[in-house]
Amino acid sequence: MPIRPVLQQIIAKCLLELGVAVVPEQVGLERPLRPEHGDWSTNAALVHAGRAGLAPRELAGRLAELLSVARVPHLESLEVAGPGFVNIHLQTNWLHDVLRDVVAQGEVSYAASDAGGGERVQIEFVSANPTGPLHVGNGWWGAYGDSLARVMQRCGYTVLREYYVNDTGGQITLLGESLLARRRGEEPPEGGYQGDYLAGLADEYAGPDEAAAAGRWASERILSGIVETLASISISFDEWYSQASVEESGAVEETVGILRAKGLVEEREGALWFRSSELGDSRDRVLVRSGGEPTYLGGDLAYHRDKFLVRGFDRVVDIFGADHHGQVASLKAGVEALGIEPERLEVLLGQMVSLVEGGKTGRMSKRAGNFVPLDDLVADIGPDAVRLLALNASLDQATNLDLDLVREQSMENPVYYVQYAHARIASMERVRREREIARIEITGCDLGVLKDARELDLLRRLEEFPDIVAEACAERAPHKVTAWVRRLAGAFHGFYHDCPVLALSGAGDPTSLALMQARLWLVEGARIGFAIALSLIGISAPEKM
RNA sequence: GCCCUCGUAGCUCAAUUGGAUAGAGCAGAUGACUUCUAAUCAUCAGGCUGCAGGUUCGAGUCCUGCCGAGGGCGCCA
Repeated sequence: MPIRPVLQQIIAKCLLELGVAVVPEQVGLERPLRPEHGDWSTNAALVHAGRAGLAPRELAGRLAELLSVARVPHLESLEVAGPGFVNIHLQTNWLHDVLRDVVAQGEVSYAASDAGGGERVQIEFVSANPTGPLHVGNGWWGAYGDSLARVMQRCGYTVLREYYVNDTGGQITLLGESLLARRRGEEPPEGGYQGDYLAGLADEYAGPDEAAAAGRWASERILSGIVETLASISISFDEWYSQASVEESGAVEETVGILRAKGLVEEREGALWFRSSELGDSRDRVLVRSGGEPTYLGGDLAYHRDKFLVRGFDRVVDIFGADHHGQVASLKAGVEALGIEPERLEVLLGQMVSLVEGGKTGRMSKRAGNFVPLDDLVADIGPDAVRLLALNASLDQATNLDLDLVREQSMENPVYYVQYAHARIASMERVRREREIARIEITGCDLGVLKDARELDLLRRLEEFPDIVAEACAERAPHKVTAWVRRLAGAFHGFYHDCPVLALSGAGDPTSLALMQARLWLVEGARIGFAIALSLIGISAPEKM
């Protein structure tokens, strides 16, 4: 049983006695950064001083008095500090309970929750046009989306990962024209695709000399390459949804019909317009061109109608690059117009990833062919390093990736720091078996002997993990798991260095044996933490390095 | 011009969504392997959180205005 909700409940009850009504979940309770501020600290007195009609420090004093007789588990001491914090110091055995909890729940259940309550969520990400190989930016947001899916699954959501395949429209025709030009040994048309990847495809293409067919053929080939690239960094999709299929199904007409019935569509200069400016968009948008072809927005609205109203997702998360932020307002307006509560659609924007090479920063363009393929980066530094790098920063952070530096530092990459910790644990386990050292049941193990600062630090990291995962989920911020696992690795390496387990001196005497057993379980607890976190961020957990 | 996002150590990024003295890694300096993996550990150095106001017990975080960077403003996607 985690201690946080227990403390929150007790504090809420004490506040009630002081004339302040709060729900336990809203009691401010945090783990202070500085150890002298205690194991836990509440700012409740600061927040509620006004309502209680008392000065913050006075309210804090009364709160502390009540808490001292409120049967706080493992309570060591209380103090009022600073402007009115109540700091709670616990006896170290509260952390030993944590270890029992970690081991009891194990890899399957520790740091899992049912916060999502089975809500059906669709996460759409990558969705890069199949007109060329994925570039590094696609990999960045791809890793983010994939890890978000894993985190949300662990928090009780039913998640479906989807890639929207833009397999129709002018760009596919343009791709076909570029391919045919290549085959004839000519320059691609104005604004066409220049990348080298087209050369190989042009040699292979044996179909008719018709742009649409050639484009469709090429985009299928390119898409299967994209599937492989994604698989190389452990990203897979449950669904590849074709834009062409949306348009061919008549869904666009149906969607337009709904909007028309609401009086939000009108004809202007031969095209059909969506009066989105009435719903917060900066201007109106065309849904169907004068030539009868739907615009991207027309297809996209039909697609989102399909997500919510046909397939019935409770919630949809779209992860776009920041260069698509211009379409967010129209999409939101459209979704609202279709009668879907706008909060059910979350659009996350990934800031741009710019690459620096040879001291020069460059913008990637698929058409100009000067982008850096994700495949190249994976080949250079390996899939685990790519994922960790991508999941190191928040989506909001525009990243500057210096390729020279990344290659140079690939052996210094933090991924090895984390994986090495896991490998060390695996190695200890091998030695333990070799020496035929049995691990006794944890129920019969005296964990009270874990008193070293290193041991307690490791326990603290494990204790906070469930909250980290819950936060990463609620804030759609899987990079928090990365930050945590790096901290766990730091705590583990420190422990490993200072606290021998199988190499304890004085082997044989009862004190050492008891300590070894307790440390074996601590190591097992750490292993569980690494295994869960590494799988959430999609990085392998090596047994040997 | 209008709109969106961002600005934190030399570099790449964090920071418990408003908490107490802003933290890691890399790069730099110095030290530690006869033990379970040194891909590790320890110590030092590094900051007016772009600038100026405001809100309050308290601001890197919220509000306003500048400055700077990126992105968007198509019957492209």
